[in-house]
Amino acid sequence: MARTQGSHSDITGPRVREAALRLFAQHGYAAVSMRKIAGEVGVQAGALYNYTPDKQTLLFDLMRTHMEDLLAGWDGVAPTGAALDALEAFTRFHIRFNTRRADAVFVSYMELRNLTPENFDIIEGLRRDYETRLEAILRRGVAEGRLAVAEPRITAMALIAMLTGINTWFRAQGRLSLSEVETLYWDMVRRAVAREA
Amino acid sequence: MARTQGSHSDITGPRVREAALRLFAQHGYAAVSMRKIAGEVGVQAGALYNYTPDKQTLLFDLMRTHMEDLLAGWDGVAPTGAALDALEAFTRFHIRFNTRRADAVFVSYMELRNLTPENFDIIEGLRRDYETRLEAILRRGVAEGRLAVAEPRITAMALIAMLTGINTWFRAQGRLSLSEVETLYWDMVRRAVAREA
DNA sequence: CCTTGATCTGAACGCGTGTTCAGATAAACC
DNA sequence: GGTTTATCTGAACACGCGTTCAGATCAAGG
Repeated sequence: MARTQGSHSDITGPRVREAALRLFAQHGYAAVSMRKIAGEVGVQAGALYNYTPDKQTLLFDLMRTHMEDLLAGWDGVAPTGAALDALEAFTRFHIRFNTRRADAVFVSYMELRNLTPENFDIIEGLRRDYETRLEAILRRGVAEGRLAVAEPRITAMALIAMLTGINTWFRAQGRLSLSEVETLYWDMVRRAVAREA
Repeated sequence: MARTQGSHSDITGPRVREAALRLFAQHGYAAVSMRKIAGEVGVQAGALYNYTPDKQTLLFDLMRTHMEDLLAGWDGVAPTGAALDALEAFTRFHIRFNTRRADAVFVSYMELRNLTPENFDIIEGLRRDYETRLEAILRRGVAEGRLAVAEPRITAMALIAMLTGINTWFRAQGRLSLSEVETLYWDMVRRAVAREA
C-alpha cells in the first residue's frame, strides 16, 4: 500500500520538517533516527529521502530557514528613527520572535556542532549578521549621545544572550504575559546601555 | 596484555572523566560512543565499566560534580557585606569560574535532555540553588535601597544567561583579558539593576 | 615467593543506524 | 480509460552501538 489519499509532497514535506524540528529539539539530532521521524509522519523511513538528500541536510535546512526567517523578520519591522527606539523595537521583536519558535531557536543553537564545517560556516554567518544588526543600533546610539557602550559588539552578544535566555523559563500560560516580559527586559536593556543622566 | 605499568584506578578514573567531558562537549552525548571514550584513554571499552555503571551515570556524575563545584566555589568566596559588593563579587566569580570550565558548563546545559527524569530533577535543583543565591543578593539590594529590581527571580536568570553567554565567544588568547571582560560585564550588570540616582 | 585481587582485554550478544532501491500503488493527465 | 509519474513500501546492506563476561595480566601483601 502506497500513496494513501491526501498524501502529497505538499503535505508530507512540511510534516517531515515539523516532526524533525520537534524531535531534534526534544532529544537532540544524534538521538533521533530517521525511522522515528518517519514514524511521527506516518511513513516508512525510505520515504523521507523524497524530501531531503540526507539527515544532515534536513538539520541544516531547518537551521538555515530559521536564521533567514529571523533576519527577514527583523528587517521587516526595523524602524529607521532614533537608536533608542530601534533598540526597544529590537528587544521586543527578539523576545516575540524567539518565544514563538522555541524549538527552532533551541536546535539552531544546540546542534551547531552536528553541522559539517561548510554548513556551520553558513549558519554562523547568518548569526553574525543578526548580531551586527544590533551592534549597528548600539553604535548609532553612541553617535547620537544617547547610549554609553564601550564595546558594541560584545554588548550586542551579551544582550542577545540575555534575551534568548527567556526561552529557558518562559511559558505562554505562566504568570507573566509576553508583553509584561517584553517590558521587563526592555527596562533592563535600556538601563544597561543608556547614557546615565 | 592487561594492566600496564602505572595503570591504576587513580589514574584511569580521572582520565575517563576528562575524556568523556571533552568528547561530550565537542560532539554531544549521543554522538560519543563508549569505544571512542575508551580510545582516548587508551583502553578497551569494557574497562570503562570499572569506573561507571553505565554511560548515563557517567554523564550525570560529570554534571552533578560541575554544579556542586560551582555552588561550593561561590559559597567559598561570597562576601557578607553590602549587596552591591556581593553582586560585583558574584559577577566576577561567575565569569571566572565558567570561562575556565567551558566544557563542563556546555555539557551541563546542553545535555540536560539526555538525563533520566530523576537525574534531571537533581541537576535542575542545583541550578535553581545557584539562581537563588543571586536572587537573594538582588532582594537584599532592593531592601537596602540600592537596587531597583521588579522581578528578582527573572532578573537573576537574565543576568546569569548574559554572563554565561561569554563562553560562546571568549578566548583566553583574545583581544580582551579576563579581567577586562569582568569589568565590562560588571558595568552592564550594575547599570541594569542599580537604582538610578 | 606465592597468593590475592584489582584491572584490563577481546570476543560476543542483540539491536538500531543511515541509506539504497526494486517494485507496488494511486492520483493526475491526455 | 489507459498511461504516466510522483510517492511510498519493505527488505536489504554494512556497520556501530551499550553492555557483559570469562580469562589474562601484574602490582601489592603476607
